Order: sequence, then C-alpha cells, then structure tokens
Amino acid sequence: MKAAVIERYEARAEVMKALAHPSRLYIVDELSRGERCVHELTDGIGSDISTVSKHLRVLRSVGIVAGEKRGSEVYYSLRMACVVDFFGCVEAVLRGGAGAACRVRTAGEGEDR
Amino acid sequence: MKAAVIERYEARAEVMKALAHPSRLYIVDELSRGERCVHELTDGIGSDISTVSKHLRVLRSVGIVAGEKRGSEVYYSLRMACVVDFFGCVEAVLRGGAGAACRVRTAGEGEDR
DNA sequence: TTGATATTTGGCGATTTTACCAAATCGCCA
DNA sequence: TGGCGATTTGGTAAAATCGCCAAATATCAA
Repeated sequence: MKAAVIERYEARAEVMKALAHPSRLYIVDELSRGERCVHELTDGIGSDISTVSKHLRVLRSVGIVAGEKRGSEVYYSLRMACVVDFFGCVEAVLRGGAGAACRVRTAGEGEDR
Repeated sequence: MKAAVIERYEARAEVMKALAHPSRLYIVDELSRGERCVHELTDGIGSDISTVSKHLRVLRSVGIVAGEKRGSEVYYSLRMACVVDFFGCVEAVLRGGAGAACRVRTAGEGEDR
C-alpha cells in the first residue's frame, strides 16, 4: 500500500480508535444533548475523574469534542454531530445486520460460521 | 452507570473497535466497491496473509463483513454500507472539523440541558 | 495568603492488541 | 491418493491501552 494511502487510513483509524471505548461513547452520547463539564460526565461514568479527563483528552485530540474553560470548570461540547447518526447504523448491525435504517448490503448471504 | 447502559455502550464499542485499525478500514473501503477474496485484500495491504485473515475475522465477528466460501477461496462482502458514509464525516473532522457535510456543532453552541 | 473545588498530568501494573511464523484445514484435480 | 493453492488457527514477543493513585495546576472565595 502506498505511503499516502496508508497515512489516510491511519488518520481515519485514529478517529475510530478515539470512539472505540464504552466510556468515550457515553461521553459522545451525553454531549450530543448539550455541553457538560468533567465532573458531570464522571458522575455518569463512575470511573475516577482522572480517567474521565484522559478519555476527554483522547476525544479532543482528534477533534471530536472541544473543551472551553469557564471559571474553574471546563465545559465540553460535541464537534462531530454525525457520530451520533452513525450510532444508528451501529445499532442496526448489533441487532443482526439487515436493518433498513442502515441500508445494509445483503451481498453473499454467507453467514458467520 | 447502570449495567444495562454499560452493556449497550460496550456493544457499540466492539463495533467501533473493529473499525479502529488502518488495515481494517482499507478492507471496508475496498469491499464497498465489491466483494474480494483474502489474497486480493492481502495484495493491497502488504501484511502477511494470516494477519489479513485475522483482521477479517474481527470484522466478521461483529457483523461488518460476511465471508462466503466458493471453491477454495473465501469471498468477503460488506454488510454495513453506512460505514462508508461515515467516513465522509471522519474526513471532515480530519480536515479541521467544521465541514458542512458533517453538520458539525461549533464548540460552545451546545444547548444547555 | 490559605483552603476548597475542578481538572490535568505523571507513573505504574495489568490487560489487550498486533504481526509474524509455523502448522493445520479445506477444496480441487491430476 | 497425493500434492497444491487458499485460508485459518496456534503460539509468541512487542507495542498500545486502560484505570487507579498521587501530585501538580488553576480558579474562586474568605
């Protein structure tokens, strides 16, 4: 694979990796309903606040969320609303694949063995 | 976080994790243009064929792709076309976030709860 | 300034992921 | 039947990820 192509997929993978964790998905979901500060998110997750802070760092590093400091609190907001739409597709896959909402391609018919 | 909610996000995370690797993103992209067998995908990726086979196993385990054996070859196809659409959103984020195609929400504009 | 609250950072052990090689299967055909 | 091409599986070492604690930083108010 050409270097330029590899880089493209690696960049995409960084974004996907940022979304590949339950707590971070919860954060995205929560932020889709409005901005939240770290301790609010921590309440919902249950991990140590430092852990939540690091999750936010991961999301922020790829541009999925943004943090704005107001007073002593940092308010995070979602910068990538389309992620939430994608969750609908993910749910369809989880329900067994062939959901119309996901426009799943029924090519093959080959089931997992 | 309630157990049921945790499970939901964990299930979603499994799907996202399956997409969180450059080679697997390449595979999804390639399969969006039609079915391919393992050695074809291997040619494009450059890793050992056993490595590619394992990547396909990951994608298949969550239902993103399906494999059908025809003769001595296994043809893989994409079962989750919406993933490709999502790549457009990911690219928008990579380009700096505020792409119209992604309906990005600008930081600090999230409605309060 | 001192103390309290909010968040981030450093560091560490534990778990997971990844890629390669070698070996095992599977289907096909001479 | 024996061998070949295609694919999968087992094993393993290196790298990345995760979550907690402790410590640092920043803001606010007394």
